[in-house]
Order: sequence, then structure tokens, then C-alpha cells
Amino acid sequence: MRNSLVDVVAAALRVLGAQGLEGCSMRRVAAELGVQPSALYHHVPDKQSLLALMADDIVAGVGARARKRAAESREVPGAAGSRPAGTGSAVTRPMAMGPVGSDSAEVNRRVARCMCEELRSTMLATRDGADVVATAAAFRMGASDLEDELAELVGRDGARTLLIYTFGQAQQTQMHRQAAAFGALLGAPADSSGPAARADRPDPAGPSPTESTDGLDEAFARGLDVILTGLAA
Amino acid sequence: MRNSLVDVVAAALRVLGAQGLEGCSMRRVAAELGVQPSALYHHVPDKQSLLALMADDIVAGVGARARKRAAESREVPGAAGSRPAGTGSAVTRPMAMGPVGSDSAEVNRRVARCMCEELRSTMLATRDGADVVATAAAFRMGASDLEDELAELVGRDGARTLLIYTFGQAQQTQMHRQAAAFGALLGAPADSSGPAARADRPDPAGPSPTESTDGLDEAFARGLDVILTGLAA
DNA sequence: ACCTGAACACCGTTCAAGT
DNA sequence: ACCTGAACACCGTTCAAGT
Repeated sequence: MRNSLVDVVAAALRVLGAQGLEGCSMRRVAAELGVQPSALYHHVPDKQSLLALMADDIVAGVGARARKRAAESREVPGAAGSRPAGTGSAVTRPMAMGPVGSDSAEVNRRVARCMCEELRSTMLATRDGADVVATAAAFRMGASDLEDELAELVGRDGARTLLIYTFGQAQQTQMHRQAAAFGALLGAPADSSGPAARADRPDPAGPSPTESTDGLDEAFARGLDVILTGLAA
Repeated sequence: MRNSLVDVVAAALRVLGAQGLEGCSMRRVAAELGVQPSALYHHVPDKQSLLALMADDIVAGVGARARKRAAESREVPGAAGSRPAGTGSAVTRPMAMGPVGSDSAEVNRRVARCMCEELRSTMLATRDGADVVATAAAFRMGASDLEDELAELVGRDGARTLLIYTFGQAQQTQMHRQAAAFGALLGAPADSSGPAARADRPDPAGPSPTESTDGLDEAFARGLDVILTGLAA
């Protein structure tokens, strides 16, 4: 056997990283594999299915990483047990041991926050990742593992609201940064938050388009706060 | 002169309604106008620009309708002045005259709620409208009239959060309903909220895919509530 | 100003046929 | 099981040329 499904998905992810979603055609994925385009249809029924598999791959491990991060941040304040990130329901009722006055619902919201942050930064880490994941996720909204995990923490409505916001904000961030990167290639200022003061800024090897002075990370944090505050009421 | 830009946009919207976003190609729009594809490039630089113009057309009037609706709903409780929907800043500081205990911030949040509801139902009213508008809007996030109006009511962060949620939830609703409609054509149940009880439901001329038993409208209302509650804190 | 005709460089998908 | 070769029915966009 020459290629398996995982080879196809891996090749597709390589093309995505190199050419972006627009350049991620079936023909290019086939070329990456050194194979005729028609060969792909032995592994996958159509392009949409391939994109869904790519999305699954991109998003894999978000839950586990978020749980770990949440557990670590809980060690800092005052709790005792280190507790290696359990396999699932261990997190359903995490011990209420944060600062004084925190109940289990508040802890759950903190974990939910970690999951959204981890999801967003994971999507942002691969080129056009937010688009790929959001489209595939929207297709089976109400049937994803991540939504179920979030639902146990903040309820169904909370989970849906958080996910919709996280996907949308990530898509926006990625689109904005790719536009900025494109503009930077042309030597254009691309920012212009005000119609004044734009003279000689040499742009001395400024931050990469993946990690930003655009304030979108902070804006995401504030939006998350709004939603989590609303859920606490 | 044979066709103007508005003719092109109108034709494109007709094709969108008839064939959906997928079928809305430059070639089909040209055919709708009885013209060669290349002729379109005299009115529009590329397809993306045409889609942006279509989005503007779809979303036009949302602000005015929302203001009118908000004014009407304010008459019911106890306020006096009918005040025909002003042209702009008249709504910036609406009189605080709702039920007892309401301040101007609460009234502003109510108006913001109307705007999001109006925006959503407007997008849902045209085939694939949510996709068209959301994509175009994401492109100039931070530069749309609607965002500015919302920002005056609930602040910049509130406006962005509300818009991202409204776009995303509308896209999801529209995708879900189109899938349901497609499934219905095949005679499939398409719902299956649980793995039990699915015997003989004759589906007696059920609601159109535009107006729904799927609970997505109510889910939107609840998500909006969460965000607005968070903004009130 | 508005349009035609023809072309360029692509798409996703299908299908008989090979090994 | 995995792949080739060839085709089908499309795309968005460009460009000289017409009126």
C-alpha cells in the first residue's frame, strides 16, 4: 500500500501551512503526495470531508492541554493536590480551592476560560486554522467533544455562546493579521488607527503577524470576560 | 448605457436567492444580466468586491428598523413621546423612561438587543445571507456603521462581542436549516435529538426551514441575554 | 462607457482501467 | 487496496477589440 488516510490528512495540512486555505486544492494535495488527484477519492469522499479531518487534527489535544493548564494555575494560589490531568469526568467537579469565596461554579468558569483560550491559540497557530476549524465545527454544532466538555462546566447555552464567540473572534484575528502581513509586504502602513501621525516608522523587524500589537488578544480576553460574567449572574 | 453597478448587484442578489452562495458565480451573474462574464469587470474589480456590495445591500436599513422597533416597544410600558426614529445621534442618549429602576445604560442595552435581533433576522431572510454578510463584515471589523452605532450604546468591546456572536449564531442557524431542508428532501428525519423515539412522525407540512422548531431562535435570545448581562455588570 | 470573444490557468469529481 | 489517465463541467480573471 502506498498511502493511507493519515498520509492524506498530513499532506493536506502541509499544503495548508504552505499555501493557505485558498491554495489547498485537491490537486495540490495530490501533488504533495506524488499522486494523481483522483487517487485522493479512495481515501476521502470529497473535499469537505478532508477539511473536517484536518480540523479534527488541528483541534486535537486542546481539551487535554486546557485541563493541564487549568490544573497548574490552580496550584499557584493555595490548593494542595497536584492531580495529573485526569481522563475526563475528573474535571467535571474540580475541587473548590481557589481564593476565598470561590465556589465550584466559579472554578468551572475558570476552566472554561482556559479551554477557550487554548482553542483560540491552537487555531491561530496554523495558517487559516480558524476558518478550517470553525467551518467544520459549525457543521456539527451540538455534537463536538469540546462543546460537551464546556457544557459540563457552564451549561449548554454557555458552551455554545463561548464557542461561537471564540471561533468568530479567532477568524477575525487571523484575517486581520493576514491582511496586515500582506500590507506589510507592500510597504504600506496597514494600521492607521487614527488619521494622523504616520511619518517615518522604519518598522524595525516588528512582531510577526502571528503575535501582534493589534490588541486582538486583549480584546478576546475582554469579550470572554463579558460572557463569563454574564454566565455567573 | 446598458447596465450600471446597481443592476449588477441586483442581479447578483437574484442569483444568490435562486442558487445560493455556491451557485453565485460571476458567470451566472453575467448570464442573469444577459452579458458576457468579462463585462462584469467594468463595474466591479473582482468577485469579493461584488460580495461586499451585496452584503451592504442586505444589511441596509437594519439600523433604522431596529431604532424604530426599539422606539415602539418603549411606548408600551409607560413613556410618552413617540419620537420618530431620528437620523443618528438622536438615539445616542435615549431618554431613560422604561420601568422603574431603569437607567440610561439599561435602555441602551435594550436598543442594542433590538439591533442584534434585527440584524440576525435580516441576514436569515436571504439565502446564505449570514455567510455573505459575516465574511464581508469581518473584513472591515472596526469600520462598519453598525458597529459604531452599537459601540455608542454598549461600548467598543460590547459591540464587537455582540456582533461576533450575532454573525456566528446566524451562520450556524442558516447552515443548520439548510441541512435540515436538504435532509427533508430525502425523507430523512434529520433531527434525532436523542437515540430513541423515532417512529411514525408524519411531519404534517411542518414549518418552513426559515422559521423553525429547532430552537435556534430561542438559543440566540439566551446567548444575547448572557452577553448583555455580562455588559451590565 | 459598456460590452464581446477568446483565451489562460485553474477547479472538484467521475470512471474505466490497471496492479 | 491503491492508483493512473483521461475526461466532464465548471471556475475567476485578463485583454485586445469593437460601438
